Amino acid sequence: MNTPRLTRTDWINAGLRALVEGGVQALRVEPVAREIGTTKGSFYWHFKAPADWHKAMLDYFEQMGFASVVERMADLPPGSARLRALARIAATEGREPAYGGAAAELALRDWARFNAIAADTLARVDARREAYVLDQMRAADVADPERAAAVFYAAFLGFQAKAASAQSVLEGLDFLLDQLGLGGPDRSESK
Amino acid sequence: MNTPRLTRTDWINAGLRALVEGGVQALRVEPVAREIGTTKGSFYWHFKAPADWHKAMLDYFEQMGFASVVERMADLPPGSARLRALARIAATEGREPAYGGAAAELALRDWARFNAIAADTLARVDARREAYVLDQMRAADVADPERAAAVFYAAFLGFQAKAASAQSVLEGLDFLLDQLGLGGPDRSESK
DNA sequence: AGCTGTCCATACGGTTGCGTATGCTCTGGT
DNA sequence: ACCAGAGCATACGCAACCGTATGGACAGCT
Repeated sequence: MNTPRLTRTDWINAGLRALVEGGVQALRVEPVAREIGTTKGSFYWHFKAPADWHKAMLDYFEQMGFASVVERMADLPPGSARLRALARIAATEGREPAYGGAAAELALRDWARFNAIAADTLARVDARREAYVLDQMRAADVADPERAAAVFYAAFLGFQAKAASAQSVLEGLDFLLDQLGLGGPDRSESK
Repeated sequence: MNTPRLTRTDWINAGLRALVEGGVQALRVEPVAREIGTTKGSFYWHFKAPADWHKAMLDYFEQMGFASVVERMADLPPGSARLRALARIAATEGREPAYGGAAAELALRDWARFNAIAADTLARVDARREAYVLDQMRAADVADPERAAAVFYAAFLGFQAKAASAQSVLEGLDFLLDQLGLGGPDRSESK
């Protein structure tokens, strides 16, 4: 249970945890070092400077923030089935997926307000996600798929921003999909 | 044009500006003092501690964040007219209203993640706004007004979170209102 | 003109974080 | 058993901010 020697990945995970639990202001070398039971001597071995560390964290987030969700829906047919599944994932992902979930996203989104690299990363993630949603809207044959996708994704972000309960997120997004005229292939499961 | 002597209000405004421009980490006494051309000697005269200052800022935000918007729609009939007006305000409010607008809201929302008082303040503002939207949804006779209000407000927050353009916010929210079956009394104006 | 209280500048000690430099301590290879 | 180097602890100088303490400046009253 003890890990005397650390890796870059350990520092990346610890950084994301710090970001979630304390915000941008907690992303400091020495406090995080204390947290993981080491000193900054280790940090400056693995990273040239804090900026390197930040970049590595953002790269990790960029992978997790898109691919990991999309992969889980590969076996569902495009269209309304995937949109309903997205609604359920959005509702339940609040806590602790690999990269930190909704809490991490909020932290990242705040970080992006004053860090150009973080902003670019988030913009790419947002764009890819919205494009994916748009594909599903088109596959589901909704009218005006662009705006439908924009509103769906905005609603997702909004529920995330106010830390709504899983229940209300699911109800809200499902209601929105209903209003868009989508069939509810998974409603039976959502008891 | 010089204001040798300052008031609490000067400090509150400067604090909100710092929050918008630099985030929570910029909410420091000495840097803000420098910004407004004074020293912390002034600060500790007007406030017992930074926490006092923060509380005062939050109180100010709480007033601006709700009343100031609602007042502007007093002369519109309840229902769809007000919802359409809200969409326009949401789209254009991005920059510099009295209390800082969307940028200030994002800053506040992040602050609230680690500050219980800020969290309570924001929760109250969200609740009041959503209740107001709900009233309009009921007046507009939409089916399932609760969920409609939740989705509308979530979409508003989401567009705000990703700093969408005024154009896309307006289109998105108007589209949502269309889908809810609302008439568009103001569409003629939105060229 | 003098007094008083409001408002602020300045100085001080303490804490926390940064970045670098230096050397110790294990581990794996032979 | 030994050595080399990867990985880390520690120490140092520097800078920023906090909170307090103290005294000066200026306005309004008398």
